[in-house]
Amino acid sequence: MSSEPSRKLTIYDLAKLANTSPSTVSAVLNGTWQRRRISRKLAQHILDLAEREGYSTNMQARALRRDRSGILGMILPLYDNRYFSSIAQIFEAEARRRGIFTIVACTNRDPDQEREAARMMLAYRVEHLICTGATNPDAIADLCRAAGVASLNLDLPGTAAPSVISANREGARRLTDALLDRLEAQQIDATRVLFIGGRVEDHNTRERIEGFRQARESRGLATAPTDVVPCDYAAEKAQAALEAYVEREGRLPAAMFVNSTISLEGIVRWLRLGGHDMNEIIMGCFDWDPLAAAFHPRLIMMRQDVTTMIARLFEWIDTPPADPTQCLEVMPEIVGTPAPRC
Amino acid sequence: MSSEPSRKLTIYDLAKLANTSPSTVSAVLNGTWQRRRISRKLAQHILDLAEREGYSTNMQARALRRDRSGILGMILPLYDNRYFSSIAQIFEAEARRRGIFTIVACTNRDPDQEREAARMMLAYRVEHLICTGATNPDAIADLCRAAGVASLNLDLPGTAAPSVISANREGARRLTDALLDRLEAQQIDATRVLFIGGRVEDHNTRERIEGFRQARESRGLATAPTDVVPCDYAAEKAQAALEAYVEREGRLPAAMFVNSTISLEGIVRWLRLGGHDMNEIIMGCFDWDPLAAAFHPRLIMMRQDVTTMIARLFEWIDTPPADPTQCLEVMPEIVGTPAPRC
DNA sequence: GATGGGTGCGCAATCGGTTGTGCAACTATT
DNA sequence: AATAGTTGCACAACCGATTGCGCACCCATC
Repeated sequence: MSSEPSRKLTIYDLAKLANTSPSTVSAVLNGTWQRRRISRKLAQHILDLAEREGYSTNMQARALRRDRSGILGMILPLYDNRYFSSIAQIFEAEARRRGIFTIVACTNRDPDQEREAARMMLAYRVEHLICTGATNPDAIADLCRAAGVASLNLDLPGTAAPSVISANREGARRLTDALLDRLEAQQIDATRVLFIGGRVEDHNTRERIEGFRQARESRGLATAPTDVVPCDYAAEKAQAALEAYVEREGRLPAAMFVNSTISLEGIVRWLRLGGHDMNEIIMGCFDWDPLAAAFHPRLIMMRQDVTTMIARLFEWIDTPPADPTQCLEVMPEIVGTPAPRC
Repeated sequence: MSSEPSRKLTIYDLAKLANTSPSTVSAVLNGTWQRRRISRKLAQHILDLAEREGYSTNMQARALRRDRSGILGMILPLYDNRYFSSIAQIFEAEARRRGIFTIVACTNRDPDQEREAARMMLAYRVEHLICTGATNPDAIADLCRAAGVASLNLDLPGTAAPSVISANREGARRLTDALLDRLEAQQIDATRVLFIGGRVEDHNTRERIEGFRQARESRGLATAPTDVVPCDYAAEKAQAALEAYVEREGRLPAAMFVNSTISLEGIVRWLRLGGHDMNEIIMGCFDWDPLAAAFHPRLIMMRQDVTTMIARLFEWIDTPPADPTQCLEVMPEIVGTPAPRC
């Protein structure tokens, strides 16, 4: 309201305006005035003044003095799929609800960028660092420990900090079961089922492969090495891998376990380009995307329970787990599997 | 490397270790040592020491003293579509390239959340605030001006700060042209073409409607009020709106201009549920999604040129435009329109 | 009238950097 | 040998908040 202030207003300015001291203004503005026995009248006066003059606390100064920044940091591989983008959104919303500020950085699945981002966040003195889907979570946990900052892993587990992840093995087992149920309902031979996408270096992929194997085994089905193709996540890689499989086998797999929506993109493109109908093949995807669901209603998807994962995360932010290497698994939910009909 | 430091290392600690003064350490660590005529030998010694002890500059203290935080803020409606998520990613990448730190907040297309996020960012003393797709960009521009912080609009224009947006009208014209070309090639009557999705309060939607209208008019086609249904972006709204249209008209439109991928989701779902084939109807979408492209190769999409938009944005961050209300339009690109064949 | 307890507020140190200024010590010049 | 210029660094005052401590004043009590 007041005319263009050349410099930003400080508590010293307010103190002058209110004819009182900076320490009093500070106490009023940060809510400790009752404890410091400031009269309600003066407090109200200062609050009105601050409001009218458009005062805004300098968080840098506060953070410096308090030795607490009020900032939570998160590093993330990417924003561009529904899983990671909902992690970012829900994380931010929950932090906002608690009056905490968040900083999120994308690191493109690159260990160097992960380290660099972590270093920056530590320089800004984040109070916790959430390490999501990191290629090398332990390296970051070490950086954090050296800086005296608590860190937590999300999506991919580490050994140096507590982790919240999806129940990948059990989820994969259920997804595979759903695929096999479909095959059975349609009386199709369940031999040629392909697991495609992901990285073997990646804990989640390994667990999902194991779940896939177990689900098949418990129905007496063997899993050949050629049935499992962790060709990385990229759409092009998945596309090429599927092409190679079909060339070798001479025909499409009867069903496919696709390890992410990004791999799904390559698979679908290849099928389309080859003039295939989506319903020629039974598909499951370990990840969820509503657009994909709209285009292909018979696609079975595992939706990871991001809301619960973030909730658990915040519980650990509030009270660190007793065991600092604990790994908590959150069950994902299967979606898009209408009762199997012939 | 050194054993668990109970407190974080400061320049005072390093000064003691190196037997020199804090000001010297500071100069060395922030790169001004040559100007301050610190000997190369001492500088190197201090740098080695800092490296070995794992020193990290306290950015809060630096920001306080320098009165510059080194932070760029951005508010964003959502992360969960490819357009906005790529804005976040490219913005962050470009800022990182310049050694600038970024803070992004999602505000869910809610004016209150937008204001609150802007206030927080100003409290953290961001140096610029980028206001993306804001429902009320001018309110935020006002907050920023009062705080002496430069603000810029992205995606949706405002009148109180410079804006970078897509060339919505011309883009819509081209997309509509592509639809009409397809109709012509397939010798289908071009009367029943539906524009669906978006909000009339929204500048971009209004411009796109105008582009749609102009493209039709230049081919001698009239646009009836019922041909334009800005039913909001949500998938459910689009789904319901399409259903209403079909009920009224007694059949599907021959072609559709879908105003966003989120609306597309509802459209596709409704068509699928109704047992329609995607190729019964010619569709264009003003936004781009690779998964949608994979599922529906004949879908025509406008891909907004986020890279260029962000580049322009940073040019204005470097050197503010002469006219503070300037609005720059960046041409989007049409993708997925293979040469029309019968 | 001295003592005790509560009320209401200000003083000054502090957080960890940054930066204008000053001042020894040394080298070159006349 | 006196003067001038350079080199290399340290002093100390900030930036804007927070917070332990102290002090004046008022009222009640013995």
